[in-house]
Amino acid sequence: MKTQAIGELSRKTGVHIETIRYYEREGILPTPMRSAAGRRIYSDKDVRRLNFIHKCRGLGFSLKEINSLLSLVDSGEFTCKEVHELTIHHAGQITEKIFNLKKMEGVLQEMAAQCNQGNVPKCPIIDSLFDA
Amino acid sequence: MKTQAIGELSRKTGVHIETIRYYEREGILPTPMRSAAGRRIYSDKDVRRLNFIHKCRGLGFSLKEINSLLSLVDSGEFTCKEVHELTIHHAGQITEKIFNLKKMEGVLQEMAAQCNQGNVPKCPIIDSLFDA
DNA sequence: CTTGCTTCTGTAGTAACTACAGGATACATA
DNA sequence: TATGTATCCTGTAGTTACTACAGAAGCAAG
Repeated sequence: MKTQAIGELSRKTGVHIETIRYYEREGILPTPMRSAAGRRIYSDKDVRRLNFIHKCRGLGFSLKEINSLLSLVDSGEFTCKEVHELTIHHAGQITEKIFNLKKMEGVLQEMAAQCNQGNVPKCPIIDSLFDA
Repeated sequence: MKTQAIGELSRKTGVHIETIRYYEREGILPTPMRSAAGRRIYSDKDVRRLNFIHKCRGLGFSLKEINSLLSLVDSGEFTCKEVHELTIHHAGQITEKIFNLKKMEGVLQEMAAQCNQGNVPKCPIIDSLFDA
């Protein structure tokens, strides 16, 4: 399938139609081609871009940060130094997020294991996690 | 230090004073003790809880989801089965987040490495990442 | 006792959606 | 070809999760 309407883009990505139009207004998605009757037409490139945006949002990045990540992709007007700095900055953020999620994952799995043995666990999340 | 005012809690956690009061209104933080003059007094338990909430927000969890995570900690009114189900659900979410972040991390590190060699990288994020 | 900092309540503004309303368009089928 | 239903359009208003003030009161040091 080559092109698609907004509804199919929404179905493929799990992003609401209204949100897609909102992203367009905000300049995060490019203004798409229109059909003769004025309907938005999207390509598979848009599907990939929107998937990327959607997952980033779910990972706690702001639209501003996502724009900055996407700028790495969109443009050749960046110097290598700028790309490098942005990349390192984002990579640092990401490493920290992974670290925190792994901590949570470990605690939750431990709790689930305790439950399997029939004990209501004395939940250790707050006491063992995120003290600073 | 045993107890503290809202300003110190804010400094320790990096959460704005207004946001702390907002969390109290929304029932995510318990209503704290008050001084004779009516000022909020917090304990180190509150520091830990707020740190947890703050990090969760940064990882893309909604306040509703955080409440559900905290319910694992707060209450003895849950059956083992309920705790287990909630735990498994959240652990699944977390594993997926880690998976996506690791993908991003890999791509960004590759880009940074290319930059180090003096090439502006033909950024592969969208093409290699998040196709579904 | 005054000067400066912190806290209080309350309201209003912002970011990122989300949910209609009211109307046009597309498309399958009788 | 008529018609019903699904999809799309623009525009506006509501929601979530903050964020920023205004104006008053408390507290701590000199």
